[in-house]
Amino acid sequence: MTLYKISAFSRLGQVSIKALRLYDQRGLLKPAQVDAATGYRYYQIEQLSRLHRILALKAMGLSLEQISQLLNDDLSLSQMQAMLRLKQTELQQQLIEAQHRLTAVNAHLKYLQEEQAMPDYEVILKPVESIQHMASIRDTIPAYNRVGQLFGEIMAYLGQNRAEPQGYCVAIWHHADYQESNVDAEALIAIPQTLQGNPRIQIRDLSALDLVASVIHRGSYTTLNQAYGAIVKWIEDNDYQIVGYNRELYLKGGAEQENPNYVTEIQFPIVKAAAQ
Amino acid sequence: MTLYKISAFSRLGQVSIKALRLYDQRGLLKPAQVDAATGYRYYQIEQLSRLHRILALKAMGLSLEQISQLLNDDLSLSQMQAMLRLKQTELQQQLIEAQHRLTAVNAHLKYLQEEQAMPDYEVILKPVESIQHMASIRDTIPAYNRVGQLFGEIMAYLGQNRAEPQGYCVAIWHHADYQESNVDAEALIAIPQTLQGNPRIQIRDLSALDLVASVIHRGSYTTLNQAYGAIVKWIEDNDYQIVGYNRELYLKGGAEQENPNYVTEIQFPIVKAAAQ
DNA sequence: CCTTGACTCTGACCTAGGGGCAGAGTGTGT
DNA sequence: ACACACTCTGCCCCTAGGTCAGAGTCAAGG
Repeated sequence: MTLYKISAFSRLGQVSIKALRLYDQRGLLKPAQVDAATGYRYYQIEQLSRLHRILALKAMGLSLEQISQLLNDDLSLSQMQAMLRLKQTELQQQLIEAQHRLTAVNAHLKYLQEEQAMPDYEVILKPVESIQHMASIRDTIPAYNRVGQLFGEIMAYLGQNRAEPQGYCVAIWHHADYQESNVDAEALIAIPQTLQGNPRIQIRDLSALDLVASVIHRGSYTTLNQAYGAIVKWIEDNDYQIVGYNRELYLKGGAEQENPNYVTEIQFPIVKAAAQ
Repeated sequence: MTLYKISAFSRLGQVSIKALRLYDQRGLLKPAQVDAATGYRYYQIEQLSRLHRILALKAMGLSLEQISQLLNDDLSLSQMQAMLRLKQTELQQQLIEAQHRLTAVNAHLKYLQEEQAMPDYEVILKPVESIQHMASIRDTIPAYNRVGQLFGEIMAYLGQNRAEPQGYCVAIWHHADYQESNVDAEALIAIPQTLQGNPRIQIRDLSALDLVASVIHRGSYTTLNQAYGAIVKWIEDNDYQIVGYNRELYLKGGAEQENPNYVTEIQFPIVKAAAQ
């Protein structure tokens, strides 16, 4: 009955000494014998098969905790299957995430290559929550920049009813592409629960979106088209598809005429385009 | 100039408060203002764009450390490209690893499904190092189990020269498939540097292998075929290809006739099969 | 028997990106 | 004045070990 000291066993099993000590501590692989006086660990060659089992499970991405359960509490077949199926979906998720990251890096590299400059806009993905109880006017207006008048109407109505706007203003453009004129626009402002609408001003909720691409634009609205260009290019380069109408959130408005430092967020609802 | 407290800003940016505090500490995103007396952090809406930049870079998998360099030391274009290319290859590596893990899980699930039992053998992948200075006899023998005679010859030679074997015995089968007879077998034992060979016994080094699939078999050699079946099936199920002759390592031999508890490792040199 | 060099032990601290909690202090509305 | 929501710092926790430091041990040679 040959016994191996930890470094010999670690060479046999291609595992670091530290890992063996950890597996001992976690109860995954106890040495065949431990010298009570010195604490030296002694392993038998037969324990290689258990070590192999541990390494095989680890190669599938299971945690030491899970491996410990599998080896010690010897789970039933169905429990084992359940654990593996869980790990399966987890790994699939990881795969998808890694691919997304990779496309994002590739798109960024492509941008740097083409433009020879740092990007002015960073696109991020996020879900957005619904916003309850917003006052809304939807109308066809002659140009995008006339949406201010709709907001003016809502603000006037709020003033009449001595109500304060709750949070920022949102605009929705109800068509997919750029319109020279006759823009189907909707202006929304969150209001207190108590306020009622009228025929012109509807009270409605803004729906949540599972996934939007978002950019932040700083400065005058006249340069907003640059932000639009950037986000649309990003969406294409990263293989997403637009699935709805885009929103503008006026995070910081104001009345400064010269050198305005407005902050505007543009959101496009999207989904990942199906893989080829 | 509206200032936002940390929770308001965290809602705006869809980031946890804890993360904002961390970004402050790491110098990624300092609040516009910090109350010297209370330590309260106050953010401006304009800082959302910097936060967006951070989140976009994080979505590509960059570390906070790297993001900090990018944002603060504003690296040159080529440095940025270098960093991204590094991340690109890293992500590709991660993708491959996740795919391997997934195939392993799928193969395991398939096994459980088909056999309705826990696997008797766990296959692991590893590189093996070369072994220097081994005494070798290669010969054609009538059957696999006659390789013991070759080892006997080597051991006799060692005994004549008063040399101790260094480590375990290895056998190599020099053909790809199962042979009923006329087995081209090689037996090797590591020996001291000083010992010379003779016409029958060659001294040679056992080459290293980049990647082998390995199983540990415990018990009599008569059941070794089960281990072979398991490892070959695993290699197929996991889309690997055998690229050379397999080795048997007799980790624990012995002379017990009844109930032998030998430990044998089987190694197949393999490569990942090309993706479809 | 003693020394020497190679091993081994425990324990503490480190990694990335926060999560969770304790205890103390603050801001705001009624 | 009180209540309640919010914020601060600081500490410990997570994976799967890596990397010391300091102390103890094994085996071989003189």
